[in-house]
Amino acid sequence: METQTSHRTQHATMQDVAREAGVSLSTVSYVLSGQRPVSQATKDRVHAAIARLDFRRNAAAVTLASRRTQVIALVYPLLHLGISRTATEFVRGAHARANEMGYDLVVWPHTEPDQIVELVRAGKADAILLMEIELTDPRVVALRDQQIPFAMIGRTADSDGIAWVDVDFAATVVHAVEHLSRLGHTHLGLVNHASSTHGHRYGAGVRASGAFADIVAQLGLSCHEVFCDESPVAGRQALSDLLSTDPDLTAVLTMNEDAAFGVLAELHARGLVIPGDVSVLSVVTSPGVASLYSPPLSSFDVQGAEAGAAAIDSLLTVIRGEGVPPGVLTCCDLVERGSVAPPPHRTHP
Amino acid sequence: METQTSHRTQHATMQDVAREAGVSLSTVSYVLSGQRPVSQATKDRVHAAIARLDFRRNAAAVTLASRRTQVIALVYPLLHLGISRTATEFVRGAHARANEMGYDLVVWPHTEPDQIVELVRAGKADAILLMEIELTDPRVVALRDQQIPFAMIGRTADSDGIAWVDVDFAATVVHAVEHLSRLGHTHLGLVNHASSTHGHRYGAGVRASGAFADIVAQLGLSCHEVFCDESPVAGRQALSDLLSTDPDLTAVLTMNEDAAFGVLAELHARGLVIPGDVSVLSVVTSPGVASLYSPPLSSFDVQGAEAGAAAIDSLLTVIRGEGVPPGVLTCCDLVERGSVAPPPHRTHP
DNA sequence: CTGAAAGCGCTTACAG
DNA sequence: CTGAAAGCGCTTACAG
Repeated sequence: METQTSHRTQHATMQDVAREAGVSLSTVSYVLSGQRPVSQATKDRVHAAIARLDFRRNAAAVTLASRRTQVIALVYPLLHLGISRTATEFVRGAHARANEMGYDLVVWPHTEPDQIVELVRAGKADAILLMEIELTDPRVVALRDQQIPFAMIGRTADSDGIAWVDVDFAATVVHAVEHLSRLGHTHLGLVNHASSTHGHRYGAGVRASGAFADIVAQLGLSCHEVFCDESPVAGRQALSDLLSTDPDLTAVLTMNEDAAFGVLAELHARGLVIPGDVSVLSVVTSPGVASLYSPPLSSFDVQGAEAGAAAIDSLLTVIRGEGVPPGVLTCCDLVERGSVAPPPHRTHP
Repeated sequence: METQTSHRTQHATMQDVAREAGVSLSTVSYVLSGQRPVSQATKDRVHAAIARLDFRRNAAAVTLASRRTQVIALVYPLLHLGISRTATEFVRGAHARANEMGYDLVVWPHTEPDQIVELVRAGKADAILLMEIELTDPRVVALRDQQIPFAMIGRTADSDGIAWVDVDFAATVVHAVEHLSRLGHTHLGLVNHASSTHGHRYGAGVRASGAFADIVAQLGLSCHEVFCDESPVAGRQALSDLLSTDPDLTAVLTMNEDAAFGVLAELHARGLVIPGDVSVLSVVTSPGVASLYSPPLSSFDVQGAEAGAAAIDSLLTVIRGEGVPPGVLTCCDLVERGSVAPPPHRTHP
């Protein structure tokens, strides 16, 4: 007595729902997509049938028929190094906004331009969101050549005609130096990112570097900069280098999350007290991270989630073919956590 | 003179390839899938046509027709906290093996059982790989109820009939304690994970805790354990607590990657030398992480990539309907990095 | 070794 | 406000 329909117990289709609700297949589709008006009575019957049959649309069928995947691929090339909490904030914000707008946000670890282009060409995503942008980025070239919709969190040296959201590293470094200068510090150090990532130059580090040089020259401060790998060990060495270059150092700016742990460790090891002997000010950190240090670091906090959401908004504009919105520069606000004070031997005026 | 075919420049279809190669559509499909033998001459012509037209299969169409997505969803519920390098090793290994086997490995941040079940029910993935398993895990219950193919990296208290790969935390802690004991240490501390995550109990921490209690009792050692949040600040406090509980402490076992930074910071702050005054031995860390500490920590290193690959292998067995393979316990090997030595005031026999 | 055709489960003009 | 039907781009029994 077994029939071919015996495995129908698996999944209800839209056709099953239509039958159950006594309407046509297309009506069920329109109830779900909202693409045309449906009477409330019909809607109710369809939704009841959907609930009764525990139906959900098949993603592949929707994609094939509509020619849209409703997927945004977030490419995070440094996945093998883990994801820092600050970077995660951007991802979290992008993910939330994408979901709000009816998109899935999926993370891929690809590093090669070809792999990234392939995601869209093979119909696995409608568009790409790039992170960890370098000044000259081959991924950007490939995506532009292939006319694939994409946006950047960060920006290349030439970002004309591309959608991007970036943190204003230059302005933030200027504010940070001015803040320390106002407190009376005249001998500063900057612990920056490594000067190269994957052989290209990382935009954030380069822009911070330039702004730092300008502002300290303008204020007539004695300043040194160290380009530092993303690790506590490198951070310890960086602080040692800064102190041997300038023994009168009274304040350190860190814009390297992992290295900052080492900076603090080295200060502790030398018996230097924060902020009594040396002030430490973190630049472009997420609040969660700044609180992790011991002591917690005063910081120009980045609103990563908001920036991530803004990046999705820009990307959706591009996807809709409404043109490329202007780039967005986000600012960071100083949050005091007690690691910054006037320099020790300050002569009061 | 414009025709409807003018937008054909977009993407070549399999039908286009078939025409170009002078074969049927099904032959092109079989060349690509390898599901039935095709003569070398035909293969060559098809591949040439594919190259000429720059063709790639549409993922949605393949999925719809074959009823397989060839996607494995890796659910990493703690994405909002970032991903540690050790966890990343597992992901990397799983990703590489999945690709080898013709699957995409896609990372989702879902925490709710319903969201996870939905991924498979909506046809976005064929199977689920779970990480950060708790002793009693509602996600596992939901997946089992819905008969969805899945595997765990880690394991629940009752893991009968489920595919899993886990690190042998109990054995590793035992080896670590025995190693320290052999060197002459009699007063140990263990900095464990927080005793609860999301309200449930984290398997790794609980199993390590039990093994620790057993082995120190058996060896007659004086030992204390601290359950510690995943942060350097918590780690500093943890070490303080251990030292005030037992001022004679000469060795610390850490199995909390973030807290270990704080443990080292607190030791430095107190002027205690590693390993001269206190030995520090890390348990179940990836080599990359152990080298990040200052000083680098001797560690029982986990082969995360291998474990991730093994988890994919188990999951594929389940997907193929070949039954549930037995669980796999992986061991960790001690790698000396100089942070462990005999205790300071040891009386030589 | 190869082809013709049904069908996967939806969306979306067309038509009323 | 609703329906009937074509079609999205493939896979896979059937058939030879």
